[in-house]
Parts: sequence; structure tokens; C-alpha cells
Amino acid sequence: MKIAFMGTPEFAVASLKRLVEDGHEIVGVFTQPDKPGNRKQLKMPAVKEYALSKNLPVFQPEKMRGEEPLSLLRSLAPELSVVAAYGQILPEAIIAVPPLGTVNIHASLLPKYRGAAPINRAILDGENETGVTLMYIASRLDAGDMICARRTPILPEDDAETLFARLAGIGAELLSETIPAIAAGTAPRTPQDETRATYAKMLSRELSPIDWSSPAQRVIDHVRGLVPWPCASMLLDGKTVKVWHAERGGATNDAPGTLRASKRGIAAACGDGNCIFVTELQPEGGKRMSASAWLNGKRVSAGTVLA
RNA sequence: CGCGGGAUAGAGCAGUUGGCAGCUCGUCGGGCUCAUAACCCGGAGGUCGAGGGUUCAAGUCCCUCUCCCGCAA
Repeated sequence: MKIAFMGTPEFAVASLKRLVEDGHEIVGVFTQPDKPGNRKQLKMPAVKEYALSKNLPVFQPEKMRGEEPLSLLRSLAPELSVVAAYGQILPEAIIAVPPLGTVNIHASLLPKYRGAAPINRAILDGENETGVTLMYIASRLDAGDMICARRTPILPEDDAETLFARLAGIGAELLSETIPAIAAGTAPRTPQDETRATYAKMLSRELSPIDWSSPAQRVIDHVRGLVPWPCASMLLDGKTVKVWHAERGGATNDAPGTLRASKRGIAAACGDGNCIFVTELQPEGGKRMSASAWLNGKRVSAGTVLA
């Protein structure tokens, strides 16, 4: 089948890859323009990198609105458009181009967690289940009719990175399995229950600081929900320290925010009388490292209290 | 020319006004212990990121370069 693909980050690559492996003809890959990455260098989206490696035609319009992208897409004559974390709202005209429609792979169980950061938000909220929904695109954000969905548990040891990877795989699978029905016109269309819709707002750096008055589990969810960006953080000696990984500890009498060095990592007291062990962190200007390595150089005096 | 931090033993760091290169962990050997991720004693391990300059003497001061990281998402 002739398919146009629109996607940008790593999450979308699994689906594009699957389409290629299934033998579909990818008539065009639309992805966001290269953005400044670290220190001046332009960084290309993960999807572009993959597309180039397969010699697929790549297009990076600034906007999908306007005549130019529209006539471009028409000239490619896709039968179906597949969207996965593209990063732009698509105009009606673009959505209407392929005769079989425009479908979207969204990393949540819609109508919950519509929007930009469904995976992270699900973890932050302490959910124990999420999934992927395949849907037809409507003009309103993630509000289109659903075709099918697949659930997966959020395991205690999951963080946003592992969950991203798993959901990307599930999304690719779901897409691959459902395309025949879409082609045959037998794919179901289930409207979303608007009354149960929730939104997953985009992440920002302001979310980083850890609130030590929260219960231990909530702090853990905060840490694992924000990797690899913006990451949970704590302020130590006036310096921001990113927390990459933390584990549950036992009860403590220390006041919330109190730190102690220990074999398992840096024990930090939380608001509910329990503590967590920070096991992996990254100091300002430094590399990501294990807590034990960090403790070798910067000794934390027992009882340091964080804000 | 976007702003800033960094590169010193396998890892993480310290190194004052230039004057014998150090600390913690790990590692190796020995000891102690019913036992240990514990404790004690001892050892190995460094072209101080690269190149040039100043100096009797440079990890340290000056110039150039490379690489890493954070912010700007």
C-alpha cells in the first residue's frame, strides 16, 4: 500500500520501521525540521535518521498549513497517512488527502491522556496501566474516532524510557495488524467518550524539582516519569542535581528532605515517613553516574537537608 | 561567533601565593572475624585531554586545539 508517514521522535520510528518491513511503499516521510541540539549543532529527528538510512523521501515543512505541503502530499498520492507523534496539528485538507484516511498512533488509552506527553503523565499520576490507541485523526487534538487499542501494565520497575520503548513496539504491532482492516474498509470507528477525556500537558523544566513533602511513592513516580527529560532534580549546595533513578527504601525518622549516604545510594527522607534511595544521578555540568560513584568524590554529611 | 561547567590512577573528586601528584571507592596481597557490602596492615596503578609559550621549576600562569556535559527544546 502507498503510505505517507508523519512522525518525529524515537517513538515513531518503530511504526515506520514496521511499515517498511511489511512491504508497504512509503511515498513520503514527513518530520519536523532539524533543531539545534547540543551546542550549535543541528540535530535531526530520529525518524529522519531512519528514513534516510532506508533511502525514503524525507520532507520537513515548517508548517503543514498552506498550499505547498498540501499539493506536495497530493502529488505523492498516498492511499493512507499514518501519524505518530508528529508534533504538529494537521489541517483538515491534509487529513483528507488519502482515500483510506489518516490514522494516528497515540500512546495512551484514549480518551485519557490526550496530548503531548501521555506516557510521562501516566507514570507521574501513578497509573498502573496504559496502552496504545489507534485512531482516525480529527481536527481536534487526539479526539478522533478510535479503531482499536491495546493495554499494557505499568510495572513498578518501569520508567518513562522503558515504557516508551514498549509502547512504541505495541503501537507498531497494532498498526501492522490493523492495516488490512483499514484497507478493506472494515475497521471499526468508535467515538470517544468526551466526558472521560483528560489531557497530558507538555512537560517542562518547572516540573523537575522534587517535592520532599510528598509520599515516597510519589517521589519515585516523579523520578521515573520525567526521564530522560526534563528529569527530577534536587538542589544541593546551590547546584542542581538530576535524579535518574531512585528506589523505595524503608521507614525513617528523618525530616523530609534529609539525606544520608548509604550502601544502596543516597537515602532521602520523604513526606510520609519513608525514604527513597537515589541510585543514579547527574551533577550540574557532569555526567550521569551511580550514586556510589558520586559519593566517592562529594561526601554528603549525614543529615544534609534539602529545601 | 548564543551562555556556562568540565577533562588529574579503573570510577568519583581535591590540588592553596608556580616548588616531591593526593583523597574516597574499586583492585591485588596479607591479617582479624562464626560471618560480612564490616574492620586493620601493605602493594600496584598517572605521558595531570592534545600542542605550543613563559620559568631554574608548570596540574597550577598565557595562547591554540580536541572531546564531554548543562542551559537554551
